[in-house]
This record gives sequence, structure tokens and C-alpha cells, in this order.
Amino acid sequence: MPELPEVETIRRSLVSVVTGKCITHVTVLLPKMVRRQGSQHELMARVRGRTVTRVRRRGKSLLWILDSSDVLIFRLGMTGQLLWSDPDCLLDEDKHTHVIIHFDGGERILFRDIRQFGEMYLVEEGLLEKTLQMGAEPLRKSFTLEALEKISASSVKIKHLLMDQRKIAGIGNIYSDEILFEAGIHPFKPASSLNGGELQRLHQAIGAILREAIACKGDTLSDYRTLFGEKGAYQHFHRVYQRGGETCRKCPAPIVRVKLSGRSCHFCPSCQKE
DNA sequence: AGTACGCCCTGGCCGC
DNA sequence: TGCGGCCAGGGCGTAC
Repeated sequence: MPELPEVETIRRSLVSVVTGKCITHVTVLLPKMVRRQGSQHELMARVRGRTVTRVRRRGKSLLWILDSSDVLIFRLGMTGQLLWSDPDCLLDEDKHTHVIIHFDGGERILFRDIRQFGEMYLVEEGLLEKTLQMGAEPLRKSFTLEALEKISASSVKIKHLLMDQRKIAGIGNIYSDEILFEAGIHPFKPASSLNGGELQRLHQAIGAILREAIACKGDTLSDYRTLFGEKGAYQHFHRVYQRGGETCRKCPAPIVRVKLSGRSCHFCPSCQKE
């Protein structure tokens, strides 16, 4: 489940392999993966012959800025992968490969997605932010403690707030659990009830956990792979996620796993008091 | 405004 | 061995 650290890991590799490359054509094997477009043919026509000038990330979305001022956007959903396929070492597409981007040197990027929750689409650069409707980038300098305080002025549960992409971009189920444990905050606490110390710890934990996970090249619990097909390593360092019943890393209490509106939520009832 | 839930989808796992 | 049923959940839509 690619969240900010996984998508950032892919972005860093993409920068070195697709920047300056010309897209000769796009093969769409599963049309529904191309969304928000009139049809996949429109996307194929607008991308053909275009050069990738920059690769950015916004939240969990990957943005390829093209020399036509269009932006090619990939959202990986739960099980989406972008895989680099070099002409010297050609990667075979399989039944889960839904789109192939072909470059003029013979290289290809395969867009695989087992559960098909991902999508790709094209948007004019000027309409990017309006289309994405995403909140603060948690690793930018502009994401200050004051910015977090402003966002937190809401009675929603803090776990929901962290996962709300319109408030903070890029945090999903795994990292919200890990961040809240690190900050010592109960996931069900209303965001607006957090005191100054808690907000400060939360702000610190957001940066620390996301950076730590990026350093691990992301979290491969199941399907996530880097651009070159490698697994990440953050799964070995989970504090609470998928550790229900196991002992807390800070105290003797067992980690609790509960359902929160259909999603699993893990925390230490002793370190994270309600 | 906040909350819950169903939907999309596949593979893995469990119980019989 | 095989098969039905359930679970995982990001984002969106809908209902209360």
C-alpha cells in the first residue's frame, strides 16, 4: 500500500531514469485504469512524442511534467507498481500489467496493479492543484507546527485527520498508526483536543517516521516494490502496525487492534492514553 | 459536520 | 485437494 515514503522512493528513482526521455507511445491493456479522460485514446494521443521534463510527487500521487505543459499523474491505490524495464533486461508484462509507457531508447515503464484501485490520468499543469485537491505536504518546510495547529482545528478523530488527504497529503493507514504511537497519542482523540505538547510531538513524529520509512525505501508488507522491483524494509521496524497482540516496544502492554470505520487501527493502550 | 458503510478488486488464508 | 467465505483497504459516493 504505497503511501508517501513508498511513492517518494519510486519518484527518486524515476527522476534518474525518465527525466529528459521521450515517450514514443503508451499501450493501454486495461482501459479503466485511465480515468477522468474522455477515453484512453485521448491520453495516448496527448502523451505520444512528449518528453518528461520533471518528476514530482504530491501526496501519494506521482506527477510526470511533460514538455507540453500536461502532467501525467499516477495514483497507485493499494497494490499499484511502476516497474522499470530496460531493453537490456526486458521485464515481461503479465496479467496484472495494465499500461506500458514506451520510451525512445526502448525502455519501458510497466504500470502493474493487482487490485486495480490505482489510476492514471492527464491534466493541464495549470489545473493540477485544483484537480488534486490535496492538503499540506508534510515534509516541506512550510509544514510548520503552526500549520499543523491550523489543520487540527476540527473535532474529527486524530487518526482520521492524519489520513485526510485534503488536510495532510500522503499519510495512510500504516503511517498514521506509526506516527500516533511515536507521538504517544491515542488515535481516537479529537484533533482539536490535542494540547500544545501533543501537537509538538505529533509534528515531530510525522517528519521522523516518514523520513525513517523513506530511508528504508518504504514498506513492503505485501505488494509494494521499488521502480526496480526491490522490496522496502520498513516492515521490519513497525512499532504497532499489524502487531496486534504483540508486546509494545516501549512498555509490557500488548498492542491493541481495533476497527475504525472499516479500517484496522493499532495502538498501545498504555503509551497512548485516550 | 462528523461518521459509517458499501463499492471497486484480487490473492491469501482459513475452515470444512 | 478444493472450494466458499472472509479479509486487506485508498478514495469516492451515499446515507444518516
